[in-house]
Amino acid sequence: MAKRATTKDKILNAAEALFAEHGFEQTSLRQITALAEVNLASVNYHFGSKKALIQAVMARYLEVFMPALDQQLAQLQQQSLISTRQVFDCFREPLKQLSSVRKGGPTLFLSLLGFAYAEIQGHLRRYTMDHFGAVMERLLAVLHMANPQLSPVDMFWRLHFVLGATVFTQVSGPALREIAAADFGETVRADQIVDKLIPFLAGGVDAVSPA
Amino acid sequence: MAKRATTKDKILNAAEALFAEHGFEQTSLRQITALAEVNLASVNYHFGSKKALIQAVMARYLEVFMPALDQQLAQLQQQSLISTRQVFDCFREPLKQLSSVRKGGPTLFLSLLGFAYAEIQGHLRRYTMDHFGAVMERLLAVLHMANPQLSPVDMFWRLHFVLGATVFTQVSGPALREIAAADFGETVRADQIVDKLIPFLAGGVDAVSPA
DNA sequence: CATAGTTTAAAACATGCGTTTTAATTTATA
DNA sequence: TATAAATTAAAACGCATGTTTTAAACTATG
Repeated sequence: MAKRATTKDKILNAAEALFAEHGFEQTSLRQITALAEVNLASVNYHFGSKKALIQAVMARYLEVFMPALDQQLAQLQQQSLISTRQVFDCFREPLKQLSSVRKGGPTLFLSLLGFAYAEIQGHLRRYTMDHFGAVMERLLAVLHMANPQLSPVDMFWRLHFVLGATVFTQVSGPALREIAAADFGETVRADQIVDKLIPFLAGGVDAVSPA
Repeated sequence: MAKRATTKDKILNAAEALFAEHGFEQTSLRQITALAEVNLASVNYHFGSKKALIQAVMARYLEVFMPALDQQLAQLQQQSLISTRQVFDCFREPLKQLSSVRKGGPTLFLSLLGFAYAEIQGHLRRYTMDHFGAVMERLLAVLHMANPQLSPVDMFWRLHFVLGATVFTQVSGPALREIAAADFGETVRADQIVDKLIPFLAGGVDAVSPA
């Protein structure tokens, strides 16, 4: 049956590729429509605005990722003893499953998420909270189970340190991988960065608070 | 003697305030000259370009901060046993000294640095490396002394995780402090975030590597 | 087949940006 | 004080952006 790619899908795919590489603000509608080989005005016809297009691009991934993450967290939540490391490991499987959305999906999604958070777009933050606020709450709950000694406000800050390190690594991932390859002769696949990141994050969250 | 503020200084001060609040790209020359109450063209007359203005704003802080940091690192370098925590504590005093540049200097500088790194501006990266590359090398050397078990490439990645967490915290600092105050009723001064950040960073860098 | 509805196409619009140009004005120098 | 230089002022330039408009082309339906 495979019908030809619709204009709407061509736009989504081109936008996703460019957004993941250069960020949302840095990508113009003209770049997107040129890559998609469609007319400029069709973006506003199909999506209404650039903001709505950004949300549509993110939604394709979030709708797969968030329920999967929620399930992992819920499963972990049933245990009585939880480590921070286990919490972060909950992200591994949902991330891998994004390969079913698209080849290279996990990396693309993390890049998009990085830019989304980096260019603090109010409308995306709102969208995420409206649709997946429950998942975020469960994440905080599980993290608190893993670190009952941390006060809620300290956990709040550390969770944002975690977000910062993660987001930033993804946004500057390609550049950093180039430098690493040049300086250390060690090629690092995009998905391997997560393996290096998770121990760092867990160590940071578990660190003893200062007097 | 105190002569009136020159146009050049009025531009620098206005630019600094706006850059620290909204970032470099998000701040237009028209906003700057409006706040400074000077003519738009005077920016290009005194500085040549927006890029050069950005560098001039950063230079006022870097010229104070970098030598002070270098001195702290050099002092630590003489010890035989060095902890990661000690390395990050080296940033405290140089940061405090920026209060002499301006009231709120430490916070302003960290915000500027955050945006500078976030909006990966090649010209700023080049400027920093050209002028203060030796300091960065010393930092890496001291960090390696504190963590000889970490391979250079692993240290490279962890250092960038550190940068990511730091930068991001500063860029979204005001927003996060608002949320923290609203959700936990705990007001956090901008400079206190560093106190929460440093243990996290040290814990992350010291974390044991995965098999 | 004819026609109503959907989609694509091309062009223009309105806005904001960094920068440049030209002229007026202030400041310093001899 | 007369003159040259430095600075400020006002306007326009050239370009890129997201969005809107108007007309043409396609597609499905009766």
